[in-house]
Amino acid sequence: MNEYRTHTCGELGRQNIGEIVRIAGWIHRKRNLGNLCFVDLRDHYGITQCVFDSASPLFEQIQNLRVESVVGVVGEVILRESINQNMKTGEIEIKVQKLTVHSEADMLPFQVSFEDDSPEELRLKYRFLDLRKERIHNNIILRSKVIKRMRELMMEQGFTEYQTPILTASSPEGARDFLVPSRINPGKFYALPQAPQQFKQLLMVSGFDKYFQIAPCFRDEDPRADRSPGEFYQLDMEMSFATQEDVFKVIEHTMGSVFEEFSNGRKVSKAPFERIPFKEAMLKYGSDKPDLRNPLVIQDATSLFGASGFGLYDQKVQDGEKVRAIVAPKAAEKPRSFFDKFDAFAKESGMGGMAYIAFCEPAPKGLARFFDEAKLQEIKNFLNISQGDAVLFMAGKEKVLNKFAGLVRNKLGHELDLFEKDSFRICWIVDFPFYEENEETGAVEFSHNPFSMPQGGMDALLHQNPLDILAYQYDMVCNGVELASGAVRNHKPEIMYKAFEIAGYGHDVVDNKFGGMINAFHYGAPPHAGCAPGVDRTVMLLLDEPIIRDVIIFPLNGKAQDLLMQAPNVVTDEQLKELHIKLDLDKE
RNA sequence: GGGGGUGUAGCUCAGCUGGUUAGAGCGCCUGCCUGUCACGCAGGAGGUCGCGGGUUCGAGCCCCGUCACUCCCGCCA
Repeated sequence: MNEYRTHTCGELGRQNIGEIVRIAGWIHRKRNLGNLCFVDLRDHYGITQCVFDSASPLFEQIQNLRVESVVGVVGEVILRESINQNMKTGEIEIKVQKLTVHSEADMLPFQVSFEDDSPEELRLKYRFLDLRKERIHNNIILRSKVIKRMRELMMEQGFTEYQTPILTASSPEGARDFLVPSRINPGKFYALPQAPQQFKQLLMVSGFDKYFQIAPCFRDEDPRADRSPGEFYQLDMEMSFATQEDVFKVIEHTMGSVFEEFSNGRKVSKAPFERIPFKEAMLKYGSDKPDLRNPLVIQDATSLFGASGFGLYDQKVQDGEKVRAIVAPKAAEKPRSFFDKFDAFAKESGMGGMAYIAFCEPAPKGLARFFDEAKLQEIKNFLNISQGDAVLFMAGKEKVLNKFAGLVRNKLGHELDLFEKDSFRICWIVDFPFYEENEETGAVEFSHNPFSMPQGGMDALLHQNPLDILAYQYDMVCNGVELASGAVRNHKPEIMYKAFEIAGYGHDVVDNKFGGMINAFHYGAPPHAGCAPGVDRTVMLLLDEPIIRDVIIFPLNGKAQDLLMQAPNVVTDEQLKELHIKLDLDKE
């Protein structure tokens, strides 16, 4: 190839024996046997063993080099005396004739040649070392392959990639914006896009028909294990003259193929993915991002109570509260402590407690003592319980109860080890409510973003109870992770104004907040719809990585700091002056 | 903004009920070793027990405060 190398560290084999080759890389490990020294040389492509003999003048030189130093070697490819079956290049080694030291390594803050569980703070400070590790290195490579495939699949379906601005206006997405002061416009700020939302809609108005972009998005919110601090990437897409189903088809093909191709033998839901209305999801799974690997389902057991004989629940139901039930298959023989644990969990979670019936032999246990034979049979039939099953009951106000039942469903699924292994269960959550009630003020608010089209259009806004209106708004969920979100957009100004009016905002607010877009809608806007799957989360799921930062090359830490580059940082007074900015820091 | 967890050698961690000189593995340094592949063997260096205060005859351990990191809630499509 060139003066540094004729081959990489991952390609030499039996077929190269006898050749004089030149390779270069990092010293991965050294094994010094006294009169013989083995050096594993590593680069991006693999590892090749090099041998130094004590007769060689290079012997002392190699011994003095620490691991992770970068060297080049020239030597003959020879057959190994003892072959290593576990290595791709394990049949050969290089008998080194010449050694060039490109760069010596100091003592390392942590080991590169194996996983050593060093704290993230250290790993991020020395991210360049961390990225040399096999696992992280491979994560990043897979990420790149996934993105390449996403691009191909979108282009194959007639989509074109367009770049939208990074310096833009603060937008009403809901999250906090990252702001950038403008030097040329004193006192004014750009915002980094939380998503290219308005731009992609403007592209539709501009007639581009099918847009996509691997788009960086910025949100100034606190991170989580599955939420990258500060910035993340989305496969952002939008299409004109399209329905919800059209968007589903495109995304099902793209994401379905990506999961299929990179699943590594794991099972993947087949398109079309199951569509679950929001309301049904909240009841059956207690969540709008259900993990369908868990076979347990929450049932509405409210109608069983009211005059059942179990006074506590009867009273609650009479007061308008609801009862939920989860059937735990074959759990009747679980010890008392098993059910007590859930009762304790309920109390911890601020729910009153949790009741159960275990349908075991010779007689059912738990709540059963409140009921006669007929009532027990009614419960079994209504909830579809088999002899040998147990059922958990919980009661409360609907919204809180749903959420709690979701937690119980999750916990119970894990306790009973019911989760399907090695599979990706993907579904769409559809028919999100357009508005929701603010629990404190009682006011009507947008429940997702205000760009989506209300189902029923203007007619619905005019004649339906706002809280009953559904939106053409959908999420894609995989294994309990929200993977994508999208909507059929509202492209009609009059419906937009009306929608905002119901939420308590006047024309001026709409014009102010997204004047650019609403103005465009007055000059001929096509109906359009779109979606935006998260790239980082997709890669995270495929790699089964619990921490999103491990699929990002240079992630910020939990405090949104870059420990390697030391961002954010203080700037000079000159810089601030130029930007017309005076700091007013709290002195506490 | 709130709650939980963690903090002991360069790294991972142990350290009993508060009691002599704070330990192990990896790494580092020195020596021995010609077929290793997480090489092996012997020896050595390396510690403000996060920081500050308190209780005590005595604190790595108990108490108070504080800082850092991390997870969760809030927030966030």
